[in-house]
Amino acid sequence: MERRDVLAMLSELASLTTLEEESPQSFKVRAYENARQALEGDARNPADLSATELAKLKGIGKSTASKIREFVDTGSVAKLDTLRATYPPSVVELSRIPGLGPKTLKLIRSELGVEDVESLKAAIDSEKLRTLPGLGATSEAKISKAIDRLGLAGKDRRTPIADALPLAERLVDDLRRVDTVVDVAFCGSLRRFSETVGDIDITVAATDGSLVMEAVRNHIEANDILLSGDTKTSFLTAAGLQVDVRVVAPAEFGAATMYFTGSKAHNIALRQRAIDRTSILNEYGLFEIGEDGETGALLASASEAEIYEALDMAFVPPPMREATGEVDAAAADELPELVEVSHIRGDLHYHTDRSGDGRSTLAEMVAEAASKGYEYLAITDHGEDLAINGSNREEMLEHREAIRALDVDYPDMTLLYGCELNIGPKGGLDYDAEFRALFDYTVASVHSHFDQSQDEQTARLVAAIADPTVNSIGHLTGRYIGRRPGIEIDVDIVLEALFTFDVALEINGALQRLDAASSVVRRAVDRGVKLVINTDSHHTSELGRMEYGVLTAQRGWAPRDQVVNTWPHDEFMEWANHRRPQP
DNA sequence: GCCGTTTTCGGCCCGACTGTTTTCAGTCG
Repeated sequence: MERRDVLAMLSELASLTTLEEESPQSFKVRAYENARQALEGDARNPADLSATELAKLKGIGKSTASKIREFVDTGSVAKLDTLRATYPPSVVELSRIPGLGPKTLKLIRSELGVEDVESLKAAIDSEKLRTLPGLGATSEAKISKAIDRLGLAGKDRRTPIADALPLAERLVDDLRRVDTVVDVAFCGSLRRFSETVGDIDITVAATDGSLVMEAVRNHIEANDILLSGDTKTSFLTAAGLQVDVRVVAPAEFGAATMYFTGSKAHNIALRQRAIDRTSILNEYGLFEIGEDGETGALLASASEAEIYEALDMAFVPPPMREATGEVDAAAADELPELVEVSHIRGDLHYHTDRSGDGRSTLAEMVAEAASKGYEYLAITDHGEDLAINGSNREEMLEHREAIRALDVDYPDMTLLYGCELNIGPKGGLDYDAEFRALFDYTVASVHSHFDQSQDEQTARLVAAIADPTVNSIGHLTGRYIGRRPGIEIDVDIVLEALFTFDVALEINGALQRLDAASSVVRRAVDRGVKLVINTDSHHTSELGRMEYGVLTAQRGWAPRDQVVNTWPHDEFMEWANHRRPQP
């Protein structure tokens, strides 16, 4: 039993209970969501915990603890089975239709006998929906339209960050140019750097909101306007991605971005903290509460920093705002000193056109790195086992001479002759041990054989980690977010091996990868595994990915001193060399 | 369903937009 199985069980329990209770605000639903969050914020595998230990976690009580044990011990939960019988998959699918909430769903089931999308379509065609209380012809048409684009824009549809981020940045740039606009920021799960997002949330500070709303409605990307009022417009892009734009007064921008960045659970925790201090927090600011319960004087609103300060807590960086312990830590001023882009002193997974998939020359790539002010740089072109992209021994040795020659031109930056080793199906590596010992630094990665069993994949990685010529493991699972799942591994065993052999775990900044994932990073941080944040650049335009790697690291609570490429040159070199056999 | 130096019972975050309403319910974030 894996932790993700337990988390998935709790998610399903929450969503089916939403239907049962006819409200996503139901306290039971909240309780299941909180329980899930409590487990996410705990490094241990929930399957290894007793009911008593589970109930000790904040947010998990006796009832949910016993359900988790029941699930771990028997593979099912009676309560969940009962809910599944009442809400079969066809009904759950109905609940995914935007605009069709639990109350309406119950109504159409009991009054019209609608049990699936087909029978709902039939009820719409025969104009039966409009006969129900609270529904009319307009609602009927809206739901009909929502069904038509269900595959494109269901409620649980997720978009990979690699698709959403460029679009969000474009929208922000365009809105910045609208008259009376003072500031614009994308918020939501995208700002928290979640690897997939359900929508794009954009907050605009402007003195005239109507101009902004008009600009949004007329934007080239606004394919289908879902709603548009004085302060809020939502639309779908042609690809079916929902974009929500909110406009606020400039003085409220901090409160608004904070509110729309979330997460929902983080916001709830902050609001609770506000209430505990006789104040109220909403998207317009933090306000005093008077004796009479009326909203009183404004305490903070213009910037997020001043609101956190007014709540008497440390500023929480957006990637950490997931209610997995950061609120309590910030209140106690015990947040870790997170790694930041400015701390990075080198890139250690870096290609040139020596690799078949590299597109810039060695000289171009090195010059670009030098412009970042890096102190060291590992050139890690592919080893020979990656048939199309790799280099044989002769080519590698020539490459080494070129790197050594170029190194002379960069007195402030050390160029390392490196390699991206390919981890074979059984954990084998390129060349032989003697030849590999010639490299100054290596990153070993999986590029093929994605369909082996979890045990085989785990063993394969452990074998590579144990090799003394390996400094780091690149893009841990080989996933492409939303497109290819990556290999299945036993994370705990791999982390244990990384720790034991003192090999660094890469956080790959390519948006399609973000691998190791932030959830794995958090566990690695807890286990004391060293981290390295890389761009895996194949072209001079890709060095900016470092920011994405850093945000992923922050999401995993990675402290600066645990990331080896924040270390000063000498300290880093000592670590890089300490287990390498000297040729 | 969870929680507690005011509580083992009575609370539990807050607001925008829409449609079908004459003051509010449902949905969503």
